[in-house]
Amino acid sequence: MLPDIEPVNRESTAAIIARQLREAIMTGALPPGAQLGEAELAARFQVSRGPLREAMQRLVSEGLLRSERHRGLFVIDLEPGDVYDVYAARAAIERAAAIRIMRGDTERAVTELTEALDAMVVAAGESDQNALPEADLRFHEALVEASGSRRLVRMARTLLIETRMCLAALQRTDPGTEDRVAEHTAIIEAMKAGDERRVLELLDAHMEDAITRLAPGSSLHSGPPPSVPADGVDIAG
Amino acid sequence: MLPDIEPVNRESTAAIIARQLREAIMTGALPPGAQLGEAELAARFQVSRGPLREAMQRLVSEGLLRSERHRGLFVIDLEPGDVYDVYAARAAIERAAAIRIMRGDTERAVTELTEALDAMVVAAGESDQNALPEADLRFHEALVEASGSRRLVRMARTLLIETRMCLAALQRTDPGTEDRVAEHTAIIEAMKAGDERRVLELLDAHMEDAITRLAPGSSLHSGPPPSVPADGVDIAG
DNA sequence: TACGTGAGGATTGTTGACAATCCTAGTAAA
DNA sequence: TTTACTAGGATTGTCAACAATCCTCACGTA
Repeated sequence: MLPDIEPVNRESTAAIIARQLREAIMTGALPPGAQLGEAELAARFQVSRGPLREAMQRLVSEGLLRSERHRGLFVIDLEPGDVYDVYAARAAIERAAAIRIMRGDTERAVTELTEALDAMVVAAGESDQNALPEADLRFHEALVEASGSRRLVRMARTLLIETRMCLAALQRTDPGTEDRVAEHTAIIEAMKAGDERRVLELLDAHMEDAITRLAPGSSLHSGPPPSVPADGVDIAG
Repeated sequence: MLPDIEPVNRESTAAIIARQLREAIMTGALPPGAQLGEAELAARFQVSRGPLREAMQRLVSEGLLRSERHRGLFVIDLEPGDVYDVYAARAAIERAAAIRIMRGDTERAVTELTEALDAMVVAAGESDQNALPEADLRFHEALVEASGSRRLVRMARTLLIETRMCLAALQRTDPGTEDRVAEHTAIIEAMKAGDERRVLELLDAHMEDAITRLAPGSSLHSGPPPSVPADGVDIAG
């Protein structure tokens, strides 16, 4: 009946623009280090620079943009330690989400995670090389959302964007398609069994696998990689 | 010699204002639910509404402010589940920080944490009722900072502000002064001993203690409290 | 060649004004 | 008494113009 009326409680212009900017960073349309020219972007969004600047300030506080006074706003560029940092933070957040799932509405979470897993299997069969990693991350997103924690969701959103930035910068060759599906499946199974300890073990191993695949030198278990105080290095290459 | 020149690389106006707004929320000068009138605040900061709005958008993306279109920006008000949510998220972040400390520069962390602990002992002797809880939170802040993770630090900063909001709303009677000092001491000792497992156990118990003290019904171990879908309830009482 | 200097243009930072929406009384009718 | 309606004022959303800073590049000098 009600054709979901739109202007009711419409979100702020800054929120809409911020979402699109995140999308652009995520997809690589705005690559690391890129400057966000205000005039050009404002024209593209068909707003004045005011609302655009408000939106950009949101991304600054999320750590996706870096601000240089009188110079402009830039997409952060990932330095060597950032891959480890992102994955370690994700491991913490997703662990907390898993704990809340096991101590909360586990059944509902299993349903939603199974859906995400199915989507992953479908994506594995598609020709689009990007479909599987994307479905993979959506599974992790679903995991955190199923926790029901507003704060975990907020933090995970940013971390997942940064994960996509890492993947793009490192040009993941993407081995082990089967592995990841299997690991996700095992996690869901352990949830069904109500075995919290095993869920956490599997999740930890899964995150460890992920960072090992991505940055062969790093490991969540052996600690952060030695800080390389080189100047102006990024992870591309 | 160089009297730390200031205008070099001065941070943006939005960043400065945002920090002061966080401070005001933290101290309760801007209590939960309060509206942030743009005209009044802009006059107080002696800037126009533009930079002020940019600063406020930062706090929106941090979850400290909530935006209602054409109505204004308000400090979030804490609902019953939020106390649990904040402490569960903090437990996750601080656990990750502890792990990184144990697998990184443990010695340096112990030094800094010992300083924070000493400050706590001093604060315990002061007449200011607020000194001890403040020193307590600074210890936890130091813990996360010692992890060296930019992302953990960013997330913890917001969570610690929300913790202060919870404390203020619940008017903590603040029992167990000795307990908390002892628990922090034990954590540092375990760090010195290089016993990661014990550090994590102690930290978990410490966070569990904290939430039990604050919201007797809640527990990090038994899961989130049942959601009370009442309308417009906050935790003050 | 290397380096300092100084227009000129382009970009960011800030402001005040205007448009759109919301809140509040006050009035009138059922 | 309650409800509906309507100015009027106050607040937020948006914009275009101005000020301040930065970048570029040509020019001149050692």
